[in-house]
Amino acid sequence: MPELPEVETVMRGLSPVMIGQKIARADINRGDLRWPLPVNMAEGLTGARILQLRRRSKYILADLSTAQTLIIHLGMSGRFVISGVQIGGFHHEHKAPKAHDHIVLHMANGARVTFNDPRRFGHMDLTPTDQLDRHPLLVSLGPEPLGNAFDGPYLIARLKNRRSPIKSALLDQRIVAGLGNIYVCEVLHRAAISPIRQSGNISARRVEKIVPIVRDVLHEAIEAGGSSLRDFRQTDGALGYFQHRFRVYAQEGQPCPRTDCSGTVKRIVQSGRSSFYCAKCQR
DNA sequence: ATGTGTTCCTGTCCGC
DNA sequence: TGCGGACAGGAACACA
Repeated sequence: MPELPEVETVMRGLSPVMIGQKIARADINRGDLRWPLPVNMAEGLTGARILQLRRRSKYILADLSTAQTLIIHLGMSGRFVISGVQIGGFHHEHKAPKAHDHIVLHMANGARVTFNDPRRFGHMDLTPTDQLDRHPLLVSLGPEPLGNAFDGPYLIARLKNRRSPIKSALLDQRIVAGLGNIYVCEVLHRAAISPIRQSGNISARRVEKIVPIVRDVLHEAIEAGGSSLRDFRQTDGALGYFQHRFRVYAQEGQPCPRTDCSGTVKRIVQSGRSSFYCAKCQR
């Protein structure tokens, strides 16, 4: 489900009820997510205070007072729901447990943070904060697309001599960390680059242009609260609305939104995943 | 070393 | 209405 903008949105939603708060109790209803959760996770969370929430790529990181960090990945269908607290003047009541409520964090202030994940591609792990960078899930991640390390020269160097399609390269979390299928499609349309172009064949000039486009698309999507397709919700249940701004993603058969283009958005499959693009203006 | 295909799992939607 | 198949925001893993 979630790419960087959705994860950022979820993290921002969790922040007011979690940062500075103590976890009074953690209920693990199902420990077999993508991998088995650490057997001592409930004990590791109970009594810990959350010092800070951060995002790295599509991971939410919760630094705890116990010198450990809770690593959270939402997978495709992972979702957090907050209850028992005032949000924006509206009180969110505790609700009856729903199917796939795998983890429930009971905060000391009475708030409840529920992790629901039907497909169970999500995951959590607990690791010492000072060893976080060496964690297997994080160690190979490329730079943050909104950070300074992601710039023209970097991307040019990483795409040079690559034979994979540009679509796959931008989805590769080792090259840049946080993009997913939606935003790569959107970026390539704005950059007027075909998803099937070989990465190493694109001129440095054009590769350089990708960088600010990535930043723009991500900033716009974060500002819109992410994209709600099917089941993505913010932590208070609100929908994101960037999906209304999609130019090509899930727009198969629609006219190309570029004003000076008369093409039609089409869908192809690359590495088993849909790519949406306009074959007329994306070259 | 790189590149691609498979796999994990559940839910929804579409055509017959 | 029911049933089968395609497809879904991710990414580790196995294998050419």
